Amino acid sequence: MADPMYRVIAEDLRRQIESGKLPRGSQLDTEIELRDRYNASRNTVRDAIKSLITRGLVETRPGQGTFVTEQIVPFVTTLTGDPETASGGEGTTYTREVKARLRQPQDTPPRVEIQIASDPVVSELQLADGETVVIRSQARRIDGTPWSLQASYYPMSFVERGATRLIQAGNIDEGTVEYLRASLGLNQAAYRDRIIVRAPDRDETLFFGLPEDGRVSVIEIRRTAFDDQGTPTRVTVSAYPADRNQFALDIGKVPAGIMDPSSARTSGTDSTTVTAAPGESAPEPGG
Amino acid sequence: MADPMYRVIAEDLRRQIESGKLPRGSQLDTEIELRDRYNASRNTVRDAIKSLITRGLVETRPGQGTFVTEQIVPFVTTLTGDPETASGGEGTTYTREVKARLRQPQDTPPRVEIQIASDPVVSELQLADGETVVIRSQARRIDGTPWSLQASYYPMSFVERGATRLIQAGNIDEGTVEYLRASLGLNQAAYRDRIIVRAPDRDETLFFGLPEDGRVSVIEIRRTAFDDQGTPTRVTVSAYPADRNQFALDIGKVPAGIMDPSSARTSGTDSTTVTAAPGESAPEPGG
DNA sequence: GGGTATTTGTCCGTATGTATT
DNA sequence: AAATACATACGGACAAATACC
Repeated sequence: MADPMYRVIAEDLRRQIESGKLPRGSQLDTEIELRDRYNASRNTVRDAIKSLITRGLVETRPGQGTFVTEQIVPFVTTLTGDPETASGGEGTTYTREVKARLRQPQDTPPRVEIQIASDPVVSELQLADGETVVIRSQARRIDGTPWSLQASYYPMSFVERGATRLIQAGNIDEGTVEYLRASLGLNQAAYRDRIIVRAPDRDETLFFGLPEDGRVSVIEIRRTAFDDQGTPTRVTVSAYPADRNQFALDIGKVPAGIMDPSSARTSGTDSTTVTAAPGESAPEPGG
Repeated sequence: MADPMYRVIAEDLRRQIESGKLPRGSQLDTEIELRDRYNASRNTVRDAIKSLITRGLVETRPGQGTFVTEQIVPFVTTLTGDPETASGGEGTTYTREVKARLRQPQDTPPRVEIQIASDPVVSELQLADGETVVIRSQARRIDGTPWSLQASYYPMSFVERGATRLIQAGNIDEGTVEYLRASLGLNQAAYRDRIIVRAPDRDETLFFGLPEDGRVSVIEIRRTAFDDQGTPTRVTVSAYPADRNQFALDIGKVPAGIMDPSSARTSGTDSTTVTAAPGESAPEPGG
């Protein structure tokens, strides 16, 4: 009897879901019915449901009911090829890969903003105080599902030195990495990724359709790219909802055939591997 | 007026915390006092506090009160050096690095279990049905703070072929990667990491001291190591609480001097960089 | 060690708002 | 417009953990 009631209820429902008694996509009893069934109060039932939401097992839809989440096939983003690929900067691979999995990538054309470099995000660009940055942001979906929000920061000096297309809204078809090489002779020689898990902000909650109370985390990947002089050229911040994304990392010669059977817990990744950089790639004009 | 009351309260408290009006480590007013201050009910105040917990801003201690979380200095684990390091398999670097930051690593000596390979985790080891695996698990702390839980899976055949120390509980001082090379001639030539964010299970909640309702996620890193034949030799699963861990990834020649000023959001990482593999390394006999 | 006050955790019942059908 | 179902909010009660005397 040590366990509180809401957890007992949550465990019972979890077992029913995992045993298949409550199939994916099916509707749970209403909170009122569950209250009667478990002889608990509606609030207690709701606490149980909240914990199931946290675990990604159910979702609630106001006015409709509570539903077992559809089998989520997480998108797996591979953060590495090898350094070659990174410096080769072939950002478009991601779009190709997504399509190869019979999934339809859709990206909003980048929005462009110009800001004074005060944001601590861009301190990594090593700009002097008061310098300006170009911010190119876009939202990505796969098969209509919101997948990531991304913003890339470039020094405004790039534009002044000739990379004028950076401040044009819309896609740069060959990819910004390639464009910066062609226009400024900048080679992306290396990058550093930082992986952080945090609660979503309001924009993210809205775009990804996450629960309001921040229960589902987002994974933030912050990529700082360097040219062959070791000078930082770009910071890209991407946010991915944790309930439908995974990441992979290959070091050394990893055998290719491994079709990741993947995690028990996350329920059988079908593995939409995306060999892409979160660096701003060159998405084809989104669907 | 669109915002619900609990979020208004949460926002107000958040501002007070981030402005420094409520310093790190300080105690908030009790729920009763907050209820009076905001003219709300205690439950509504509690909802606000829950959302602050999710964002890592406060923690509650039963019988004591609600406290602004101490500045968390996230541990930053670097998932790569280059392939060389990986195959060199110098797992002990992690302990050295932690110490270099004036932090005290403490690891429990590995516990050893032997199981039938049914767990889907080990399907990646490509074992036949019914084969057995050796599981070596340990818990890690830094400066007394629970840092990670780790379990490594090896085929039992390694033991039969001569790597008998695998089934001895306790540390393998030179590291298991080195030990397997010395005893079996196995070179760790590559590995693949899988990064997954999920809610903690009961054990993790307990060990890491996370809130009971799974509000704070754990980051699971699942490393499959391969020898130079491309055969999987090990699967290591590590769980890190997301509120005090970050990960880094260096691809190409990343300039060394960059002392990651890091994220605005996560509040000034002092960056305890750990160049270690989550692969079972050779921790010195824990404190 | 024991007892008491304080504070958070769990649970209840109810009322009203809002989204969906 | 009406019914249904989840979301928010209230107020009260008792349990459990902690601190202090």
